[in-house]
Amino acid sequence: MARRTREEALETRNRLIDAAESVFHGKGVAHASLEEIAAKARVTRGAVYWHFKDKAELFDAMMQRVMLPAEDMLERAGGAGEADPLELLRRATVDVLLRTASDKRVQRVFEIAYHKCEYVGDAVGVRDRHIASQNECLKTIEAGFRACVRAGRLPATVKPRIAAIGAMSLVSGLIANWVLDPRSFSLRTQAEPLVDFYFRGLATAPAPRKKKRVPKGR
Amino acid sequence: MARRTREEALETRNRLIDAAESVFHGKGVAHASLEEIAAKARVTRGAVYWHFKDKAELFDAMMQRVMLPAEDMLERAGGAGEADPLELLRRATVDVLLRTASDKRVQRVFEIAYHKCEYVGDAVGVRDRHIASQNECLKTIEAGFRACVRAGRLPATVKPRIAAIGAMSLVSGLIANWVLDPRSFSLRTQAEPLVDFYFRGLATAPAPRKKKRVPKGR
DNA sequence: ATTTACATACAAGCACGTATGTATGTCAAA
DNA sequence: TTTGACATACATACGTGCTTGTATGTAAAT
Repeated sequence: MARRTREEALETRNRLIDAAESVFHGKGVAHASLEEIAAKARVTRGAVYWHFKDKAELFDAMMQRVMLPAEDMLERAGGAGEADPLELLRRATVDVLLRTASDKRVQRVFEIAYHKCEYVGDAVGVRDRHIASQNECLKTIEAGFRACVRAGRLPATVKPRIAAIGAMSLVSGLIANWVLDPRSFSLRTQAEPLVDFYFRGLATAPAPRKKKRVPKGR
Repeated sequence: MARRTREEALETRNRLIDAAESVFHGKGVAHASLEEIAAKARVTRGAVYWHFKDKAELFDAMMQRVMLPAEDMLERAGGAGEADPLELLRRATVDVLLRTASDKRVQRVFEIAYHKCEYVGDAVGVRDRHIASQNECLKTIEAGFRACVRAGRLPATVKPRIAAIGAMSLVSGLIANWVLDPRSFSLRTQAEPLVDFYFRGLATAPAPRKKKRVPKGR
């Protein structure tokens, strides 16, 4: 077939990513053939190899398309520095979950990333990028918690790093479990209470650390 | 080669599972060849197909070998019904994490299950079993929380189902993130504080829901 | 004698990467 | 404005390795 204009090429690229999403979701990344992806995008493998070096790069492009907005969300949450920093963080955390609950594309990509993809071999670059972007994200959250401690909004005994790791793990765990079986609970309505459990626990951490506090009457 | 005695056969079977663990960990489940697994167990593919129907069944056997002890732990935690039910649950939750932190085999298998395996296609049975066993586990935790509410150990506003989902998500999220990069934090020393954040949040949930409780001095 | 616990041999099918073809956009020079 | 050269955006074709499942062989255990 003939050569396409630049914007047509971009559209082809997007169709390829769409198709990849679909096929990855259906067969898993490893068992997805570039042939099937190309066919679903109404092109041949030639187009795939033109736009992407290999399957890993295609996967990367798919991830970036949905992850960039999420990372921006967090960045902005850290940036707007006037309001209550704890409420800011809490809000951003809940928002990530709510976005997942409402956006079908985000759901599919998370399902692929968490349950239909092997971070190994030629995808080791993908894994490293995953770790890196996660560390980035973690740093942001950690900075947020650190600000909370400084502002006296959290007890000084709360270690920002650990608190951030817990928050991220809770969120990723919730997402992973929910996309595995969305009927198991309503992410939309329960996201906030669930996040609140954790954040409330942070706020009520034992202050001096000398005597063990038993929260209420025992 | 000659036929082996029954116990020798069992040993062969175990060696195959060991080898599968190793190769799955190295190449991911999808890209692991039965040939390599067999070779690592010092047998041929014939032995693999004798002991297991296919790769999925081998994977299943590997999972069961490490998961059964964990499920027992939870069951027993629910059974010993005299002590404080909340502390019981908290303890069991922490223990799952500590066991992960200390047992290399558990770590490897979790890493495979979370990051090196695609739950699709022929492994769909595996996925269903995963969901089922997780639901089982969830039911146990939920029952525990329900007992806590009945015992007045948790506010009545805490929905046992949701609380259980959060606990499981936090635990699986922590494990998934930790095995991805064990140097990112010490699971051994931070498991308890992290779990406590969540459990303390449960205990301090707003009781009547009318006025917001701030547990202690602020 | 029969079953067990494997080894060996065989056939077949992807799926991948690369090499090459090709018609059309693009853009500078005339 | 037209033209010609080059780059672009794919399609097609080819070779090849790797893995899988099954069928069959076989020697020892039972």
